[in-house]
Amino acid sequence: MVGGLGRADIGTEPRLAGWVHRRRDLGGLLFVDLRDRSGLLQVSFGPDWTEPESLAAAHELGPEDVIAVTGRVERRPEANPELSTGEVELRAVRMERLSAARVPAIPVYRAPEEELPSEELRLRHRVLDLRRAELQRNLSLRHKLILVARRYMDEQGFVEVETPILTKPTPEGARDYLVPSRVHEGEFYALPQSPQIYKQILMVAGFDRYFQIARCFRDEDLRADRQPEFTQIDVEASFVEPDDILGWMEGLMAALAEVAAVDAPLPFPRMTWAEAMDRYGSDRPDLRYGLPIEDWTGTTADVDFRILRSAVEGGGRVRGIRVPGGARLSRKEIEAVESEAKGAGVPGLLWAKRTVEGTSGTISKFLTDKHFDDMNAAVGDLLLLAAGPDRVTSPGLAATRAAAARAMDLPLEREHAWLWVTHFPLFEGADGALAPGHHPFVMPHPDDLRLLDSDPSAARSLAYDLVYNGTEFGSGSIRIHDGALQRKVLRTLGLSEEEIDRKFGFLLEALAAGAPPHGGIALGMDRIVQRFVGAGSLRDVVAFPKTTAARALFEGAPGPVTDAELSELGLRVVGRGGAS
RNA sequence: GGGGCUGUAGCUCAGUUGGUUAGAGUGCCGGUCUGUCACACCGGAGGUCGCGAGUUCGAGUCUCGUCAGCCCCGCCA
Repeated sequence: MVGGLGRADIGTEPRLAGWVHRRRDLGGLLFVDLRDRSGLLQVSFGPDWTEPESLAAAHELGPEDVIAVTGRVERRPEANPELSTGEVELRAVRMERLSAARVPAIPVYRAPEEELPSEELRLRHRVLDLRRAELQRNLSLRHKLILVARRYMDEQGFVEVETPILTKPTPEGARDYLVPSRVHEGEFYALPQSPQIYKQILMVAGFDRYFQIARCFRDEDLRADRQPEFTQIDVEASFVEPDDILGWMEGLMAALAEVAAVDAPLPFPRMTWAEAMDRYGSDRPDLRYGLPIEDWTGTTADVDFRILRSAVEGGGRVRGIRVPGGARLSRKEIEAVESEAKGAGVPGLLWAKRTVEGTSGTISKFLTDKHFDDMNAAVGDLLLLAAGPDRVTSPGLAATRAAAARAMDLPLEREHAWLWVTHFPLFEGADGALAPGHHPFVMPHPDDLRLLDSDPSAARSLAYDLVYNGTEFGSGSIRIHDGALQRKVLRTLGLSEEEIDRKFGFLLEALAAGAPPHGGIALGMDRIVQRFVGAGSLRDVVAFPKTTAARALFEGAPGPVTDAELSELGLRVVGRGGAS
């Protein structure tokens, strides 16, 4: 490897191989930056030390040719401080071109300040893009993180068990990727959205501490932080309470964070879902900065402003954010914040500035000094208010909070903000059309079991999320291990007994075999790597990612198949496209 | 499924109100050059302006459609 060479190697005569990164041909002398996974090394060619044939061949080299060089490591007349190997160079005696490269479609070398090629070309020519140091670093760190995760889980007594990739289609949740069965014409396997049910069955089978670096598949539309196939650190354990899982995961994250040089002070703070929604408007608040949401319903009870009054009469609240020093924001900047809030669903944002010249803003003339005082607004502060039901104002204020922090260019209180969010609601949606909060196997909170009959949408669960800087790293729960309770939850979700047996019979069958209390979590490996390396997209931490249209541009997947292949599967294409 | 942005030389980009032969940097090819490190200098080649219609005397530029990439909403138990 070339990247480790330094002063200590002066005088040695290694044979080094790699790619031609860049050439500087001075006519008599010729310099080649030799690249391999470890870095760059300058190789110098000259008539005084290079054999004539090799010297001639060196003048013919092009970028990305693969060469092997024998020579002597020497100190350079003048060191290049920008290179880790910059104090030395390899004086080539003999050079052999192992492989010629056609002129690269996109450059591997990039000048400082030069833009990256378009994402489309980077994906199409992935073999070249992957040669860049940034992607090599990302994938190397990913490897190290997975290695550390395996070692940590093993040390904690967990056993890695592989679960099937060809599984049973799941009725709920994301769209399945389906795989036709040749043997059973007209029937299909599904790729797993997660190993959820398998790992629960492993608990019943007595593998009381399971983990897996598991590939998962979901046929849904993509985002910058979403790929159709992704990797989870999947964990499940028996005879545990939430604290056990949270404790293991804190240890795991500390071990991973150390590899990535990220701070992860233990234990992580915790917050209930209700508090997160109330104070930050989000179930994954970014706690790198403050700007919490305040409840000003009482403070503004005597404010005669129609928007506030009608919101409160309708059962809503008046909530808002005090932005210290925010009075320096211009009307235009405040309107930009408001437009973010509107984008998140609130009809509008009210605002008021308190300055030495007095007050201003859409609601200022309705507010007295006492109102400002009661809301702790000092001179120079800005108040941003939203009124209405929490389900509308929470997302709006979460967007407001983020936009205000950005507009103020707020210094971060901490660079790495870890958080557990606990006590998620068991169900989402209104009564009658309930959906699982996480999935249908989550254990209701013991205090709320009676609510399953009376007011299921108010029931909390033993579910928890791990949040880092506003990104959900993983989510888990204690599961239901009692068949009767599991049936009851499924019924509450609107499934008939017949559907329950058909869709979840194999799980209920397993639970009936003597099931231990159990619970676990799944962490999004790709997102963890993405955040740790600061990549803008998941595509930069996956070797061969898909585009937003779920295409693989390099290898060209998906692709058509022949009529013969289809016919063997008992399939016929009826939509556009069709067989080739 | 919906909204937005982008698409011009191998790559990154500029291109005026619709008007002569579509430019720059870099890369590539040829030449000069013995200490460069974004080498320097001289010369050259290189274009289906994503694709298809339309408006117009005339379209890279305007309109419609379509394809691709990216971002967002829906979706992601």
